[in-house]
Parts: sequence; C-alpha cells; structure tokens
Amino acid sequence: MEDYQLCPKFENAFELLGKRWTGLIVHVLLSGPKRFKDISVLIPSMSDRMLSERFKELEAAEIIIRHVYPETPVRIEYELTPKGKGLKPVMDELQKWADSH
Amino acid sequence: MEDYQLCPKFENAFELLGKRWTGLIVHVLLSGPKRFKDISVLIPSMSDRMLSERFKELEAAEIIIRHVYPETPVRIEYELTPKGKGLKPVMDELQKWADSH
DNA sequence: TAATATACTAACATAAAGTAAGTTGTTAAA
DNA sequence: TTTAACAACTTACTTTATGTTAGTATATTA
Repeated sequence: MEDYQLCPKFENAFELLGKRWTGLIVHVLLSGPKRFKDISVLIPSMSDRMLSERFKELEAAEIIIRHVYPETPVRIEYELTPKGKGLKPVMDELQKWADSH
Repeated sequence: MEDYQLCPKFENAFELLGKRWTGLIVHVLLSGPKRFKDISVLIPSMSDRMLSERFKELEAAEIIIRHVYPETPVRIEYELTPKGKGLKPVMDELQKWADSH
C-alpha cells in the first residue's frame, strides 16, 4: 500500500525531520561545524546514543559531512553539506513561527 | 538538567513537528478542513490509531480545531487554527527544499 | 436482516528512544 | 607511574512510541 496522493519528496523530508532530535541537530549546525561533544552540550536532553544514531542517518542522507582531522588527539567535526545548509530557510520560518505563537 | 542554550520555543516546535506524521497532517490540512477518513486516505501508510493520537495532540497545542456538525450521521471536521495556518511558510520552504534536493 | 460507512478505541506486538555503563586511545595530574 | 580525565563513541538493557489487527457505536443502504 502506497500513499501516491502526496509528493514522495515531501514525505521523505518528513521521514528525516520527523524524527526526534534531527531538526535540532541541523539547527545548531547552521551556526557552523561542531564536534560531538559541542552538540551534546548544546542539546543536553539528548543522549549520546541518539546523537550518534542521528549523525549516521544525516550523513547517509548527505545532509552532514564528517571531517576527521588527524591531530593528536584526533578531532572530529560535523558540518552541513550544501543540501543541509539548504534547510536554513525552513528553520528560519520555523523560528519565526515559534517566536510568534 | 535543562538545555538552556537553545530557544525553548524552538524546541517546543520540534517536540511537536518532530513526531512522526504531525508534519504531514498539518500539510494536508493546509489545503482545507478535512474529515478523519479523508486524511487516512491521503496518508494511507499512517494508522487510524496514530491519526487519532496526533489529532488530540494538535488540538491540545491549538494547531487544529475539531468541528462537530450535528447532522445525521454526524460529520466531524478538523481545521487548522490561525496558529496552525501560520505553519504554511514553513511547509512551503520545506516543499522547495524537498523539490530541489 | 445483512452489509456498509464514519470515527474512533482496545489489546497486543514490534520498533524506536532513553539510561547507564563500558571501550579505545590519548593526554594531563598526583 | 599509576591515576584520572577527556573525546567519541558502543553495548546492554528498559521504557516509550508506533504498528497491527480487531472491535465498538451509531446510522444508512440493499
């Protein structure tokens, strides 16, 4: 059974953003690349387990890239791809809505 | 432990829209009031159980209103409140993003 | 009288998320 | 030179959310 009535792309978008934490992670990454710990501090109610899982999904969806800097100790940063940065207008509108209601 | 770092309103928005089906329900209601059955046909992969639950949450959040028309048989319609309709720009931007990626 | 329709609800199974602790590899402090 | 600390995770287990199937109440139609 398929829901041919709605735009599949739109539904796919919600399959991602309709998962808990995904939106907030994208939101904080819009202010620049962040490390694992940075985000877990910015969103303390989210567990490491979830952050790790969401990172993998977002990477697979090509919304973020994982950078490994071979320093000592190694530094790992997560950054939005152009596709990920394309969500800024969505987030901006949501911010406006949240502020006005 | 609280996440004082982020805008609470923004987080609240995601608590709602970050739940499965919520976004799609709002999206289809943007084209006008609908009955229970209408939406379950438009989003067939969602179960009645979930639609019922999401309706209650959206009503509690004052994003939709439930209208009961005492006809025979009774007709029940769900409509976006002004607050709910305020989500249109968010949905429009998300649609654009979905189309272009 | 049986079948169909709407708008749900209930009971149970499975999947997703939460919680707490552990791992690896490195540095810094005692 | 053990001991502790930190980053970036992973694992095991519990709880919550969602999915599945069936059923309810009320009314209309065949």
